[in-house]
Amino acid sequence: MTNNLFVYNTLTRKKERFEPINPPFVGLYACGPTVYGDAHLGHARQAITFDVLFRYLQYLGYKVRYVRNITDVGHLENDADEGEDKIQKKARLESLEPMEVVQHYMNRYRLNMDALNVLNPSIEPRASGHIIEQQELIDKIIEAGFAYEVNGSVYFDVNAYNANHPYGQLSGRKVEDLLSNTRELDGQSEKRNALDFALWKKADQSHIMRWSSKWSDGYPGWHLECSAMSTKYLGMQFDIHGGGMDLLFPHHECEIAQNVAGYGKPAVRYWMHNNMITTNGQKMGRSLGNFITLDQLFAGEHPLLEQAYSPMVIRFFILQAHYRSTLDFSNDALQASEKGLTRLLNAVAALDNIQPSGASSLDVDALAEQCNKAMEDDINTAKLVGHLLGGIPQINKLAEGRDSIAEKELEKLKNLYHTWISTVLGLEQQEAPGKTSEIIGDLISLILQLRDDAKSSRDFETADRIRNKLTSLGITVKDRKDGADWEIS
RNA sequence: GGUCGGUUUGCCGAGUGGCUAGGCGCCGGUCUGCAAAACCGGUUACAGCGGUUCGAAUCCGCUACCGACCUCCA
Repeated sequence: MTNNLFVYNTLTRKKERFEPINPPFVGLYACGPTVYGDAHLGHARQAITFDVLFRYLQYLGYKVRYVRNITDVGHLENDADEGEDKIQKKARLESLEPMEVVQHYMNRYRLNMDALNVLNPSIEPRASGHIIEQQELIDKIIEAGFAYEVNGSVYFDVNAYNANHPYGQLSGRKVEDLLSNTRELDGQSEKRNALDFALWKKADQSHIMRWSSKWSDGYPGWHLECSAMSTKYLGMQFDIHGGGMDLLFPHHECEIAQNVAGYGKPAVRYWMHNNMITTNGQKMGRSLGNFITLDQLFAGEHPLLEQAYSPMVIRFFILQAHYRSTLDFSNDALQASEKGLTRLLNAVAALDNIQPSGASSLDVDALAEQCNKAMEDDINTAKLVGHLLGGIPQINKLAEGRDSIAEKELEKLKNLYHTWISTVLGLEQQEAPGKTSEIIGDLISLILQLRDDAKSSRDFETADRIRNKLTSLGITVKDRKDGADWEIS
């Protein structure tokens, strides 16, 4: 299988031709969410970026296994309080089972993803379901001499590793620089080196999520899951690993180190990272508290929002920018996207009304070529969308009969738009159900008001015509003393 | 402080040496009882300074400003 796809590899900082290790199969892994809160716009960007990549690779003919993990271990620790009251502590412990929290936010995440028309990954593994695999990897890393145990916890030995392997390659850092800039944090005393990171942590009394191991009752370090699960489902070496840019260091850096230390070689051929969404130029993030959740966007319920934005508008907004650029959130930008998307989808709908006739003045092949080139150049959806929008005046001309197109060309044109917009970009005509029913209600009220006016002026012919037509549509009109009521049967 | 990236027309946002990106907005037009919508057309910018070049938003240097990562974060 051949392609001209070039992707930007964070590891080499260059665009490289995409050549799968084992065509026609492609292994794709992307870091999913940590499910301790609702997904926000940034999660949408990550998911949509790799959803489009997943779709596009399939469009190119590859058999893709897409693994997107759920992090449900490692971030639920509650390590505040020392001298807490016993009763209060117990209450806290009983208030929520951690897996309840996980289930709750995982369900909500999936609902959000469905709304955004993000396809389900092939496999969606959870860290808590792969404790054994993670422990096995720890064993391997210890055996190889790159980890050590202290008081029931196991740490990765960055110094030992860095002696023969470059630690910091992906994020472009040097161990010396990192060392001189690392803050001294509490609880690092067990580590031999400030850069060392936990592979296994011994759970203290208050820690609820714990598993038994040869080292201690404890829980895995959060970098470990991706190494263990990607290896399990995609093999020791696979094609693409994706995630947000903020995961570059330390998460992905540690992942590489774990793979090399435990399995002897790096797993990933191409590292791809999507950039951040910003608000007023600042990164949107949970810890910064400046994020807008997807549910808030869909409902329009947030102080920063002037209106609700449908999931498809969000999707289109994200696709109008290249995934490696920062994208600034604003109402103006989203409203512009909303109008642009409507224009695009209307044009697609208009395609079906075009009758083929005579010769073609439109060069469909040229447009197809432009679209292909845009995507081949590191998944440039912004450019692709530009080309698709650029073809709209031509489509409108045809739809209005101001131009002609041969049948064969018309089929190509329809196919082109449907393929890119629906299949690859995942943009679908979508109605907001709540809003629609609200409008229908208002609409019927208006019609009944007109009927009342007709009755008042003794124009019973019109009044009956309205009632009969409504009845035939399944809407029963019920005349009452003070106006009319209605019911959908 | 270290490392990396960015600064594009009113707003958003593509673009790596010569060729109109695109969307929104705005202006004009078609249509229309009026308006709106829709459609058509117009709207030529690249932080500053210097350099390379026949030619630079695009390459190089300096300056200014912004951001990301360096700690959990898509």
